Amino acid sequence: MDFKALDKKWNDYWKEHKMHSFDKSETDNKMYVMEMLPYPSGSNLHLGHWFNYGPADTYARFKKMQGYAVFQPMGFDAFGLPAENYAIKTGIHPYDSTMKNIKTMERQFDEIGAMFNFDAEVYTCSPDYYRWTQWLFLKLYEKGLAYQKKAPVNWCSSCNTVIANEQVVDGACERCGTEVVKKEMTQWFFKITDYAEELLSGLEKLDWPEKTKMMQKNWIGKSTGGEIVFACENGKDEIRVFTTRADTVCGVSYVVLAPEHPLVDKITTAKQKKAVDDYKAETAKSNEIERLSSAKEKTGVFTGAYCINPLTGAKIPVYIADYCLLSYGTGAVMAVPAHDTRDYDFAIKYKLPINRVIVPKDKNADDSLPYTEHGVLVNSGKFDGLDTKAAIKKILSSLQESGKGGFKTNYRLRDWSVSRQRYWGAPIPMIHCPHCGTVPVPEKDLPVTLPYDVNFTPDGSSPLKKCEEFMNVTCPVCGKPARRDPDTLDTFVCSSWYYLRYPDNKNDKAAFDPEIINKMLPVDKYIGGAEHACMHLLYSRFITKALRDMGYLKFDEPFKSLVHQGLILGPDGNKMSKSKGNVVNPDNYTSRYGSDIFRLYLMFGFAFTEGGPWNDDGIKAVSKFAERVERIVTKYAEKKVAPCEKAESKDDKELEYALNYCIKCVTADTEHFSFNTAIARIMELVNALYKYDSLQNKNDAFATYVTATLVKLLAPFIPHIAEEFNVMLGGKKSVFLSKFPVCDEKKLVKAETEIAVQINSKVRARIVIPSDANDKEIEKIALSDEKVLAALEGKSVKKVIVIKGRLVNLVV
RNA sequence: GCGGACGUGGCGGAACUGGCAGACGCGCCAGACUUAGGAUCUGGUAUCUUCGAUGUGGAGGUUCAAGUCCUCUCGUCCGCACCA
Repeated sequence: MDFKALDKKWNDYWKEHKMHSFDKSETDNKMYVMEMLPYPSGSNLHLGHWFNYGPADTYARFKKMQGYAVFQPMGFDAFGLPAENYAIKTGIHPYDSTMKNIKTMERQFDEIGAMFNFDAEVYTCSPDYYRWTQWLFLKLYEKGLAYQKKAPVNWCSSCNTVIANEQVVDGACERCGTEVVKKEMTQWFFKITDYAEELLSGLEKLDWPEKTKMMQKNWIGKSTGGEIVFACENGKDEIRVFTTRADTVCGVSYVVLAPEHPLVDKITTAKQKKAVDDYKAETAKSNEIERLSSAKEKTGVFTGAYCINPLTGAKIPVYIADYCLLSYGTGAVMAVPAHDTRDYDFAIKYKLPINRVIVPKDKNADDSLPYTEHGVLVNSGKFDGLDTKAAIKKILSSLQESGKGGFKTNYRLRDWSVSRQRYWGAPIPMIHCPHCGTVPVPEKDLPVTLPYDVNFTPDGSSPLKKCEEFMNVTCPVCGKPARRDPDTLDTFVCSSWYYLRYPDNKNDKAAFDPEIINKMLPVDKYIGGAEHACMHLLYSRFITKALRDMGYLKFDEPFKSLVHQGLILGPDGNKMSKSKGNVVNPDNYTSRYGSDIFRLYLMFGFAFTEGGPWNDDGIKAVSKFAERVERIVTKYAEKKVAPCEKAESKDDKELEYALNYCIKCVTADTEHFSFNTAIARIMELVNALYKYDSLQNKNDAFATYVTATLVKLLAPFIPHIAEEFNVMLGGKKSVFLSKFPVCDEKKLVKAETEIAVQINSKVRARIVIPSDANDKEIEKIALSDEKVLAALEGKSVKKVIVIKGRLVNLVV
């Protein structure tokens, strides 16, 4: 049979019979299966798309056959830099190239043969979508969760735009690899930090990969400690520091401010001014990568100013040093060289006193400096003798009483910067009025349409600024001339809420109808790459919680259960890339074997969550397997015997057992995305069926029944082929309208079981026992076995361990 | 530096709460059917000095029993990285 030819035939059938649409009356029984939506890049669907969408669709089809009303939508994350960069290179407008790519990819999605519900499709670049992205911005603004501030931001000089912290990888732009520089700019931010605690605590109840949860946890970076106030000697200013080791406060030798700290200029003495300014200039010049390198020698400069240790009253010099970061904590550190490696290095270099205040609890422990472990306080006045934990509590509460500090929790997470100085994105719906200041665009005026004719050649400022028709607007408050915000939104804003739009994608009155959304959400199974752990997956959680607090949503988390597919590497073990020339094109295989065989191979040849280097050794084998199934299906189809599920003979019963065991395993394995083992179990069933088929006394009616059941088991894995097999066997309607086989546990109970007999944990014999035998009986059978008796000769059994259904261990 | 994951035949990869290591498949070997076989079917295939011993990166440990748990160690991958 030409498997390839089946692709179109059954795709057409499914479309004609609207097999993939969702019946809205079935929300009680819904199963929202969603894959991360693709970016419409120019080329064909690549292997990564197939590996994500093929197996995920198998899961969706499996769920459909189990009786769920499956909602599996698809869309396009269509705004973004690549289209714009492509436009700059070729002159083709991003809108035109994007729409063309979308059409191509939509066609290609047909090839996968996935049950995508295209009625629910969204394009994030279409005005009827980004209108609501802008609405979301306005809502966040209303709630004080979107705000503007002038701050040092990450600037990519190649992309000519600001990027978020999450998009900076090793000091370089996540997208193009260009080194990121800090630039002081006025930008819009989303206050994701308001949700730091809930984003952290909410992780616990999520059915997500542990690794991903850990990454978010580390990214949020909660650290509990305290804030301590060091009053400046000038009597006016004060330096607040964050510390997790308040117990070491009596050992502070100096205080460090980040060079950019606003207090620096205020407190620096005339004598030190030049040195401080020089150092600041140098720091500003040095790039992020150098500065963040912990291997770098510690440097810094004395400001000439002193502050007072709130606990001891000691006079303490104030330094600036680039190892202190403005962006973390308060941008100031109390330095305790005796108990911190960095402070120690610095103190040695600048000959500052090193005051030990902690000694190890265990007298034999290594107590050399710097001693960074917890311990017992010394040289700390009334706190001497307390251990670290108790001392932190006592010292912070005592500081709290005197108003010089207190308990404080700090998060590493920073607010999400969303302004982009690029063209191809959703315009920020804000207006800057010379009289009224920053004014939101009224909701009724949405969308703020992205103009088509814009000169988007990058020059470091927002392209929209050059478009006068866009920029000039009347202020909605005072009616006088005003200017629009020229920036566009980070595309991650667009993708942070798309799952809310799918189920109600045609709504032109609202982003979504809460009544529908609260029934359809959360997403039951979300499948996509792990690279989004601290970006899309974190942003979406934040947006969901924010909308919940505004009263729109009744759930706390958007994605109840998450699975990451692994990465398929090039045959050389490297990440596929055009420059390495190791890109594998799925078309080479689909054109030869058809879509199902390719999908089946992807699922059988790789562990779904692992991926691995590409290797097509097995694809022929998988194709042969399908042909093997075809032969047996053909055979029993031609016999035209009515199927009968009654197993009579011993051989029937054996096949029946194999069938039910297979059903049980395939059900469980598919449920947790272990497709390779599920397929292995089906192969075993096929082998068992062939064996049965070769018997003299086989029962054709029973074999026909098993064959038909086999086709149902295979349906989610090879949907087009299974439809054809189903027809061959006399099926009148789509196989996906039939129920996925259910294991009959009773059929898995065998009268007899073979178990192993171990002597001193070494297998010495196998015995057959009645399945319902108790421990005593099993022991008796084991001890009467010839082989066992032979091996036991001259030894006495000291202990007998019986493990139900598995083995007996005789300890001699 | 910190955190996490992983390490199993010639290869891809199995092994549920500790319970017969190597499922399934590739490759290889043999047989059958064939004019033929790169088709199909059947059987075999961890290693070894083939009696029964050894085997899950290495070294210890816990246990009647360890791929699985603990300690140390080597290697690979990933995440974070002067986080105070």
